[in-house]
Amino acid sequence: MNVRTLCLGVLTTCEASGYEIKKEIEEGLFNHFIEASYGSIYPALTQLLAEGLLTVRAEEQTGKPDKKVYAITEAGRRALSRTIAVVPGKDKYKSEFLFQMFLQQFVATEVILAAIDKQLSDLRSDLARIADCRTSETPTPGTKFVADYGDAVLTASVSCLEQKKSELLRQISPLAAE
Amino acid sequence: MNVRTLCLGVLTTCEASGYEIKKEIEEGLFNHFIEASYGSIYPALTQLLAEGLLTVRAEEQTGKPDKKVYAITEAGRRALSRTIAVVPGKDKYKSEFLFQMFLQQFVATEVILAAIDKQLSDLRSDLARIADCRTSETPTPGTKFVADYGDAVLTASVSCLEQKKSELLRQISPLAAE
DNA sequence: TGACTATATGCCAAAACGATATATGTCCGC
DNA sequence: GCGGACATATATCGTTTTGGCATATAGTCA
Repeated sequence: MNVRTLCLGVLTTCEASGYEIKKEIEEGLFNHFIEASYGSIYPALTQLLAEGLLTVRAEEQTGKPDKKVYAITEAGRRALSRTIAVVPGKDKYKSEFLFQMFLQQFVATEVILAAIDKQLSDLRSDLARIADCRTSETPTPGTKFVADYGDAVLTASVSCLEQKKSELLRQISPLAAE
Repeated sequence: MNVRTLCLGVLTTCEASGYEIKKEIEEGLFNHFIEASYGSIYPALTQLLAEGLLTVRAEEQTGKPDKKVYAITEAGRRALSRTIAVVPGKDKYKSEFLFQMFLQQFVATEVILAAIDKQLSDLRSDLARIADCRTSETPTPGTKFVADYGDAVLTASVSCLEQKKSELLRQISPLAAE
């Protein structure tokens, strides 16, 4: 899926500037399964605007630069519908963490433990964000689906890691497992 | 993590050509958390070779083009150790499937069900691959860790999706849930 | 005051993707 | 027995995406 489709999708929930789209991706439910940088969002918006799938409205702001607020058009909604009507491609998961764990024989145990702790805190902050979104975002079937799926996956990851961690601690210091 | 590090990591397990590295990523345990294309693997190998982190050996083959078999050097092993000794960055997960589920109000129910079935079959084939690797690959602490983690995550995804699917089926046809 | 964060857009080099080209052998079905 | 699909093997190339930097203003915190 390209960034163009992503922008259209975000703009179905509300009007937004490029900056706000990025924020939405970082802080909203999207965070769990979407990533995009400014370097791809702004060009995508310009392109979509030229194709008539979006409209802009300049919003004056005291102090800050003018905000360009984008809104999806009817044509945009139709284009989005066409795009998401096809059965999607396979999920992509990239994990430096698992790569490191795979090669753990080449790394000191303290580094392994630090990496596990970092992973655990990442997973827990994702879980917390999802919990937040459940209360703050408009509940639609879509948001519930995504939140439930995220919860299931992240919760399983956390309990697996906790178990792995305690195994490791038992190995290096059999009497003082955390 | 860049493709250079990835190649070094794969080459710690065995010597391989660019083609075989790609196969290893597609069919081995790496598949679950790593992706890379030929367009990035071949340039990375050339670069690593020039830096003395790898050696090549041309292997003649009848009919097929000669195979360039790469092997990691001591310098390569040291470089890899340095790279993976730092606590890794956050996991990246991109899912067109969840994007579609998020926007399910704009899509026909049959498409949703087809997408769920496709996702389920993807997840199940990943689980099967992990089970395969458990029996075929050399068991190291790293492979066990990665296989267990993958199992946990994928199993949770499958059961969440199965539940979601039966909910959906009950909604559209209350008496004939699959 | 100096460092940092937030808002807001945009550019650019480097990385990576994904498709295609090329060449050959094998295996399967019709 | 012949065509088509697939596996082996390497490499290129246009396009997309990333991630860092530049720019500008204003508020916060030490």
